[in-house]
Amino acid sequence: MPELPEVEVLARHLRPGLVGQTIHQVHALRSRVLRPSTARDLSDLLTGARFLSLERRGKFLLFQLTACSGPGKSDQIIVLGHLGMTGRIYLRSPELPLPRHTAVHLDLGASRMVYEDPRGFGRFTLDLKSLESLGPEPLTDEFTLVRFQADLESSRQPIKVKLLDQSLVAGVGNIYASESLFRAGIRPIRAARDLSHAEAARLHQSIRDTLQEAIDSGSSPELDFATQGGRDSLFYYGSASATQGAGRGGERLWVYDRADKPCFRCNAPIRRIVQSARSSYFCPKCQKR
DNA sequence: CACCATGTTCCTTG
DNA sequence: CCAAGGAACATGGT
Repeated sequence: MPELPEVEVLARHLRPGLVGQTIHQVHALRSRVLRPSTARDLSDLLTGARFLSLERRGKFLLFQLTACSGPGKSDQIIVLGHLGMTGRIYLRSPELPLPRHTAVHLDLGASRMVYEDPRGFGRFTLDLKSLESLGPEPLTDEFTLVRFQADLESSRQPIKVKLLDQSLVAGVGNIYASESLFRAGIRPIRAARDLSHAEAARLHQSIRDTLQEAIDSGSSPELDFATQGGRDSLFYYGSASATQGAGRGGERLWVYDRADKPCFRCNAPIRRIVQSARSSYFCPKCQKR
């Protein structure tokens, strides 16, 4: 599920059902996702704790809790969540069976928070170190053009690869990197430092627009994060409820995963290339250079 | 069987 | 110390 827009929509979705809830019991079934915390750490700190808030930072979720550690005393706890490639989090009835790859689940009394993750690349941990190296939040004014340009100027990497660097800007992943470059009309193979100031400015804006639109289109329909079985058709392989864009017939993405299919803007076949062992997609006509 | 997959971290190499 | 590249992690879909 996981790039910034999906995590943002998930946070909004979970917040009402989570804030104010007390954790009765912690079940950490897959210790890998806890690293470097342990099941004991989690259980000791979280049992009896109450959710205060849920925030997002880049692709991370920050679960803020208070533990009542004695009379008049209360400790602030932050659990850092990350969905990796295949993680999902949702609230559901404790009556329902747990999915095969449940990594962690929390007993909240009337409901249960489930974190499932088949590949186990995600995180549910007390260790906040990962946040330290995160760059600016793209949808706030923390994400300045000046810093963005300076960071691009000091990099020889292809711009598509650089966009995946979470210290440049937090939350852009493989899908929205390609989408942002399409919107800005820039080829993924260009060296970051070779972009003109005008191109960097266009890209800076297109990142913001691309992410914001994805959030908006993910927020409008009634979401069902707990759907079992099939994949999350929610964002990436947009359902019928997606934005009806100009000739896009309900699809949300302009280029990602559309190799050899006609560009929605100019009809030229979309190309797929591999950069740093990951797929990039672009339109050779709309992204001349 | 082969290849591909929304991500991060760790280890090398220069 | 830094930038960059690649492997590793683990499972499922096509």
